[in-house]
Amino acid sequence: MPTQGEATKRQLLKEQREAQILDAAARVFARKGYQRATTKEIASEAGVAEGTIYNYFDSKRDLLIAMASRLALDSLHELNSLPPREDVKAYVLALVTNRFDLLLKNIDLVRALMPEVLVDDDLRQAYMDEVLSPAVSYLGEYIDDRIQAGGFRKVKTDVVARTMIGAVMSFGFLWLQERSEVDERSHEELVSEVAGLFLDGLRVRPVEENDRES
Amino acid sequence: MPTQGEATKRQLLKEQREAQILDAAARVFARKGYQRATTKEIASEAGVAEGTIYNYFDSKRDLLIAMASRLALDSLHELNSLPPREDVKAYVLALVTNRFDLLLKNIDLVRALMPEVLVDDDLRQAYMDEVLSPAVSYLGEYIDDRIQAGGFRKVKTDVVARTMIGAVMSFGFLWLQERSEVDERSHEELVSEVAGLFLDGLRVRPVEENDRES
Amino acid sequence: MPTQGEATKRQLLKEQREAQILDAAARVFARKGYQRATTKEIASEAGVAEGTIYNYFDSKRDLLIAMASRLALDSLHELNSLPPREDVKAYVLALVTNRFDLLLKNIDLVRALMPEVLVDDDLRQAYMDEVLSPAVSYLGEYIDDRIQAGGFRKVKTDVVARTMIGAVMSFGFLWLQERSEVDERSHEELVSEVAGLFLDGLRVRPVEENDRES
Amino acid sequence: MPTQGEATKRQLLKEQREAQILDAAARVFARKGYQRATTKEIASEAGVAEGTIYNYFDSKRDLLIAMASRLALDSLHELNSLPPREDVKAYVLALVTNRFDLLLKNIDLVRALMPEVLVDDDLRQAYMDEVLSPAVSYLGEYIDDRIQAGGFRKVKTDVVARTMIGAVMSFGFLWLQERSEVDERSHEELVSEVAGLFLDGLRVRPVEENDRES
DNA sequence: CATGAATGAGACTTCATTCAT
DNA sequence: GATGAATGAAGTCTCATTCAT
Repeated sequence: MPTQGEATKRQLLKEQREAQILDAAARVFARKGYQRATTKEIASEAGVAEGTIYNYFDSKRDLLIAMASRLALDSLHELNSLPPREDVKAYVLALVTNRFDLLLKNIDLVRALMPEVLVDDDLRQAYMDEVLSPAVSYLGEYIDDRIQAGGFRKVKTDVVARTMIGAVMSFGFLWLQERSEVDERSHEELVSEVAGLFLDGLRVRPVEENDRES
Repeated sequence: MPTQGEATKRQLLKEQREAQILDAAARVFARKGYQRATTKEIASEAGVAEGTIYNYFDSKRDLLIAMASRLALDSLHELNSLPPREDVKAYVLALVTNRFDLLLKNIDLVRALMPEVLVDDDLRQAYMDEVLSPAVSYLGEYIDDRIQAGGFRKVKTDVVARTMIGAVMSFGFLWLQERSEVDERSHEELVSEVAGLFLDGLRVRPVEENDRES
Repeated sequence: MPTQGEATKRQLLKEQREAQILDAAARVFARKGYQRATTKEIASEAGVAEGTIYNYFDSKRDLLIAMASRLALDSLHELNSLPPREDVKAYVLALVTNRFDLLLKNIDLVRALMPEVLVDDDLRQAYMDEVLSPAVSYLGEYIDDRIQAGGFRKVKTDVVARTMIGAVMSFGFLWLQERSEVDERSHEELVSEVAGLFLDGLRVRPVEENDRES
Repeated sequence: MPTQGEATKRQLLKEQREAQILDAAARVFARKGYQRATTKEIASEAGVAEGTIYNYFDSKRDLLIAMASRLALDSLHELNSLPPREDVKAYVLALVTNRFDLLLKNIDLVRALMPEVLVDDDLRQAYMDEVLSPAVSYLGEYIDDRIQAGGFRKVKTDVVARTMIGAVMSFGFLWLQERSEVDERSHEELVSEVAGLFLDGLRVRPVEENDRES
């Protein structure tokens, strides 16, 4: 009869194993894409036998689902670490930085998930519901806030939120090729430039402010 | 011995067949994704035998490459149909509309290509070189133009160009799910809203224009 | 464009191939049982590649289904070749012989099917509906006939029909072990003995005929 | 050092465990068939860990062998509970009832064993030697007895014995499908009908009794 | 040129058995 | 003795590509 301590230890080992396999899968998926990745390679990368994978996950596909959940959790977690919203400029900068960091930190996961998200209906729905929508909502609420406080123009909140997030994400796409290209300096510059675009747009002094907003 | 006329006719037939197969492949890839699409289904969709595909293309993969070229050509062709650049607001509006239209018109192609572009190095390189970079260059040049003409703030041209294109493209991602959701009215609103964001940003009258641009 | 003759030839080839694969499968199933038989071995026995099997059958299981249909057809076909029913003794002899022959001729098929029929609900249903029930009906009708003609006692037709068929089939079970044991002489003796049992039973002169049939 | 009492208790526990596992295996085999049954499911059904099975049995196959022995024992045991042989009619009725009851009582075991018996040489040999042959011998001896006492016609004892047993067993096959169908009344009717067939055959008064038995 | 049957490598998954705890 | 995680061989099935007709 196992003592409670032993049970806990065993539970811990199981969780470690699960993470070990999931990490390996993420790396292999990132290298090869989901379809081209083989369970054999994942097993070898994780240092376990092929059959062991199936003691922790129901199928190859299940590995992908588990990854999406991980990303969703991390995305929310990161949003909650943002600074207070008083200083608009600082806040938008932090926001952009935040999303860039999330992207960079999870670039392997993203690389693994994106292709399948594009092709698989269930997975896309899950991604939209659990990752994209919460982020759009969060950003949308902030923009609304600022509009009512008089700091932002009366834009269509949801469209703008989506545009901003999309803009940031599209850099992830760029980084898929050569991450090395993105060094520290350019990364900060990038963030400030993108934040600047969102805050002030391209135009010098939009004189006829009132002619917009039908 | 075939006359020149016959040779031309034969050439024409060949091109028709090629297009017929490529169209079928695009539809199947869009439905199933590249990996899950089978040559059997493509053949059936094209109304030819499986072997016939291999008289026109070297491999399944070759079909994908041919599609990327098609998209590249169309992308450039569309850019060339833009109106003159005098009116900044109208022009940016046209630009955004232009990219949106390209995306919508080729949504099947995009859906087929994106996943593989994310995973396949050669294909990604081709896509970047032939589709993305030309578009970024084109937009970058225009922004440079306007900066020198004093209409735009001194932004980092390439970063901003890429951000704008990425923002537009990310809507394609959204449309992968339910295109029906995007009706005419909202589509125009969308374009104007996105164009507005790029031109004027979020902030109400950035009074201290000179405090930016470190 | 294939001529009609070519189309027919091709069709013929396809049917030959199908039979070739099915025969091979029957032999392997008979040797190993369905579960232990591998598609690899079936392919090798049929002299084709493993994949070829799947050009003709949807699954390994489909091979079994096809076999059951074959047996059903053959069973009916054999019943139709029975002699006229006038001479009761000759007829029952022919009947028993007929079923024995069917069994012997298809002993491989039976050996392949029986185990799965015992275990698989769908297959069992199919076997009952298409092989057993028709045979029971056929025999039952004959017995009814004879009862009304006054030649047979008033037995419960269905029970007796099933008992007779079961008795015959159970010899198949015996033959699964060593068919060699069953030589010509003993086979004929067997048939006449079994037929005799069914016709006259074990008892010497059942004097009190009327005390049965409650 | 364990005392003798402890050793006995230990022995008892061991046998209980063994039976517990064997019962579970019988149930699972009956549900799924031997091949499709998994040791995991057997363990779960028995309420032990998978590895524990291997402390009591050498292999999954060993479970099956143990079951065959059980059935053999039960078969003999049942035969020994038959009434005295004076009244022929009553005795044959009892005999048929006896075999039917054995079959019904062990229907799960039979369902588990039959498929494998058909396919596995060793198991079939064991089944024939330990279950079938003893029953055939027993019945054969009785028939011989009656023939010499003048009550039965001079039939070929072994053939008839086998036919009778086979006829009864074939009903087991029928019951594999829906046991519910077989209620008490029909069961008794069945027994009497089958016994009647064996005793008196189909024919009304076989007048020319002496023309048989060449 | 068109056809489509044949190929066979390789994918995912299952599961009886072992063994360290 | 009991446990159950790990193993890895083996199985079924898919599908891009070839080639004889």
